Amino acid sequence: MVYNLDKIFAALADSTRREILIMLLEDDMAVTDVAEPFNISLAAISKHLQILSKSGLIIQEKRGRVKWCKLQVNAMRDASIWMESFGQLEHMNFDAFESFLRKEKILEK
Amino acid sequence: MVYNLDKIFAALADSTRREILIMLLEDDMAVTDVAEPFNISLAAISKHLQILSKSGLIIQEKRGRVKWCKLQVNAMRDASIWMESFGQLEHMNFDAFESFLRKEKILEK
DNA sequence: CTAATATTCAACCTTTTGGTTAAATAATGG
DNA sequence: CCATTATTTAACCAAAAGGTTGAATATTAG
Repeated sequence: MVYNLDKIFAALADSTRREILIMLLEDDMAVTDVAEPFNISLAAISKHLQILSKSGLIIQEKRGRVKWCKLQVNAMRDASIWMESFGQLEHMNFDAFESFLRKEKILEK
Repeated sequence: MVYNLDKIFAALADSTRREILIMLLEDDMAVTDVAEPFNISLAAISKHLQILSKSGLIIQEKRGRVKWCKLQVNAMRDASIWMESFGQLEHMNFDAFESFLRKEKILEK
C-alpha cells in the first residue's frame, strides 16, 4: 500500500476540491462541467483538478477534446486507513462502500 | 457541529504533524519533549503545534513554564464524519474510540 | 536576585497555494 | 480550412507554509 498522505490530506484541505469530489460521486464529469457551479476561472479549476489527480483522489482521461474526471476510491481509503490505525478506530467498511459505488455506477462491473 | 475541515485536513497534510499526533496518543507531552525525536528547530515544532491547535486536533495548556500538548478527539471525528458522509462509508465507532482513549488514560475520568 | 529552562516571537528565506488574465494547444463540426 | 469548443500553459500576484537563527519572555531553582 503506497501512502501518499501528505498529498491526499492536502487535496482534501480545500472546500472547492471537496465539493468537486462530492460532485464526482454522482458521475464522471468534464472539466468545463466541473467548473460550472463555481465562480472562479476555468484555469483555477484546472489546477484544482491537477492537485486532485496528483493526490490520486481522481483520475483524468482524455477522450476527444474532453477530459473526463473520475473519482478514485483508493486514495480516500488510504487516508481513512491512516485515521483508523491512528487511534484504534473501528474499521470503516470499505467493501460496503465499494459495492455502494458499484450500485451507483461510479465503479464499473 | 462546527466543521473546520480546511484546517483539520491541512493540519493532517504534514507527516511531522501526523507523527506528533501519534506520539500524543500515548500521553500528553511538553513542547520540548515533542520536539526531541525530530531534527528541526524547536521554533519549527512550536509552529506545527500552533497549526494543530488552531485545527482543534490538540489543545495546549500551560502549567508553570511547561506547555502541555493534549490530543483532542473531536476534530479528527469531524474529518472522519466528512469522509463518511462523503461516500456512505460505514460509521466509525467513536464511542469505542473514546473509551479506548480513557482506558489508555489519554482522556480523564 | 540570578541562572537556567521552556517556549514563543521576529525577521528572514524559499516554495507552494489559489487566484487572475491572456495566449496556446487540441479536437471537432461543418 | 475555419470557427468553435475544451482545456492547459504562461506570467503574474498575494498570502501561507515550513524552515532557519537570534532575541525575547516566563517561570522556576537555588
